[in-house]
Amino acid sequence: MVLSEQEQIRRESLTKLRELGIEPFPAAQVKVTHLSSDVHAEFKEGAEVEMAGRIMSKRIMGKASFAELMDAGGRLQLYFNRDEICPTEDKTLYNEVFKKLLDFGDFISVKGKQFTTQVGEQSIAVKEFKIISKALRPLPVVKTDADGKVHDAFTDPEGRYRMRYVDLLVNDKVKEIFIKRSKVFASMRTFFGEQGYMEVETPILQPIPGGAAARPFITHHNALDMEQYMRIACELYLKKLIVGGFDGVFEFAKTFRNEGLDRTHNPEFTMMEIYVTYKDYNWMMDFTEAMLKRVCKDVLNGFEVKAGDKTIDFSKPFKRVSMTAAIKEHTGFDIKGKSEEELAAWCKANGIGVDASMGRGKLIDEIFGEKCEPHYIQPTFITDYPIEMSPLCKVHRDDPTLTERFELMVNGKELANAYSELNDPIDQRNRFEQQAKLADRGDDEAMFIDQDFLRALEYGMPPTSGMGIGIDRLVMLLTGQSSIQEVLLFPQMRPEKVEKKVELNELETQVMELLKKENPVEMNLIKERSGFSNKQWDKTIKSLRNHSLVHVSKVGDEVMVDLV
RNA sequence: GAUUCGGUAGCUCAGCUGGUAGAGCAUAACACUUUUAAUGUUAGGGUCCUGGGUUCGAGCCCCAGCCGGAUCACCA
Repeated sequence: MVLSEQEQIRRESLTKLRELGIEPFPAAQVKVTHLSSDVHAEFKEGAEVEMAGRIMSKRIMGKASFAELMDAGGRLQLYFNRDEICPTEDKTLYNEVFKKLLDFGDFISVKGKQFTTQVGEQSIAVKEFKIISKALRPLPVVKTDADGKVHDAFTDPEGRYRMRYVDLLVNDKVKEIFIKRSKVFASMRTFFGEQGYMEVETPILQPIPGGAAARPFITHHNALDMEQYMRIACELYLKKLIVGGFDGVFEFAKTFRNEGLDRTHNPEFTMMEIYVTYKDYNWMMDFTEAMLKRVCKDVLNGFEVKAGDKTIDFSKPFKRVSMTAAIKEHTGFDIKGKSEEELAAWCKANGIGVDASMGRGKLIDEIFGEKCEPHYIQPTFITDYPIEMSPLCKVHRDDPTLTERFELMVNGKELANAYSELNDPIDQRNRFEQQAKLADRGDDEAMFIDQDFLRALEYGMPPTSGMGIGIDRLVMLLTGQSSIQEVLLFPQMRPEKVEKKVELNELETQVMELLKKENPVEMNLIKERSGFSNKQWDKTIKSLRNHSLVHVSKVGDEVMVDLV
């Protein structure tokens, strides 16, 4: 492994510390009485504190120094005075350990007193300090000036996503996103808990990937010698629990779909699904609205969210528009009673691409997606979807071509999806069979028939409404992020290149063979013997030097090559 | 998958028509007892993403590839 200059120096510091009898990775637990946030919140001049954290900067001014300590509560300034740290004649702890061997990124524990500096900054006057863990790699140095402007920020997206630990350390705002994400979960859990609904876990490895239309990841179970699928939804399992007698169940479900990656898609993402008995989709609209208002209050302590140049307001009642009305409003076209042919003709006339495989439902969905969806910036429930699009949803009570389904649109995108759940087992079987026909026609996303789910329905499922919400998208919205990678701690990335092998390539091997015969040798001579082009020679000899296999030196006018 | 932009020091980024690789911060050394993007002086640090090619000569031009970003397409 080739170490950079700074890494080598840090390893040397490690050795020097041990030579001084200081273990840089001590085992004992560390007493912490205050976080930096505690000190800032309830500052008390002269009060004793014991703290621990990472050194994020040092400003040395001879016999006194300032350093910045970062802990879970934020950052706090430390003041080190040589004669306070080293009351005796031996000043090693300050002069060597603090000034030289303590690096940016190291963890220390400190004992000291709160005080205010001349410039008025709340600080800790350190009496004792101890190195409790050493950082062998230098962190990116990010500085914030007096105006709060950040300099030399660690911004490279690839580096930030691959090394989120570094990103979190040096980019303070990144941490806030994930704190909010965590609060979203907490808020929803509390809200559901208050209604008496129960959190459950259902299988991630499934014999049949049901509940949605998506391409699954396939894996293999050795002991059972069978294919297993990573779940694409948890819908069917949750409904089986409703059959089993629970009144309300929900799951925060890591879900997997074997599809492309982009700004809004990651192969693994998080959905929350909830099912409540004796309710319909009208109730679920009220519930979803209340839930989101609660989440906004808990997470943002407010109801407004910025998305680009738009402001989304969650405080007002969410509008409810049927899909038919939405299309009529934005296109003037009334889809009610129109045949597949009429719809297709309208699409062609209005610049929407159609193909022969599209049925009535798909055509309507296209029209909505193209012409209407982007208009719904403020939270809006779009209701009553065509039946072909919703094989798990109950038929609309007033119109057999529609279903009792809604999607919640925010910022022109779908945020949540809900049904009055289909609980008629015979209807459900027919719908699955329709899907199977689609699959036969080559639709690789049509749903599988889950016989066990049908059996469960045959035992009887009460009227139930269910809702699913994409947590990642919700967090994006609440934190103003336009990329899903910014709200996932470890977004999917292609693997990094493995470190270059030390093996020699063909050209390098040839040169090594020549050198073994005659050593040392004049460079031009061996270059001639090799028969390499200038460039080949240059690359080869440089590479060998980098591997410390040969040594090149100038003796008088001759350049000599020497095996090391 | 397509288009496009990018990959140079630990970090952020420059780089001339193709002619010895640069800055700031970081690092090292010295000075400095209330600084805060601390300061002053000095020094070291490079696989210019990889592999080919053109050329007397490539960080720069050409070809192929790898990784990433953005946009588009696909995707309940």
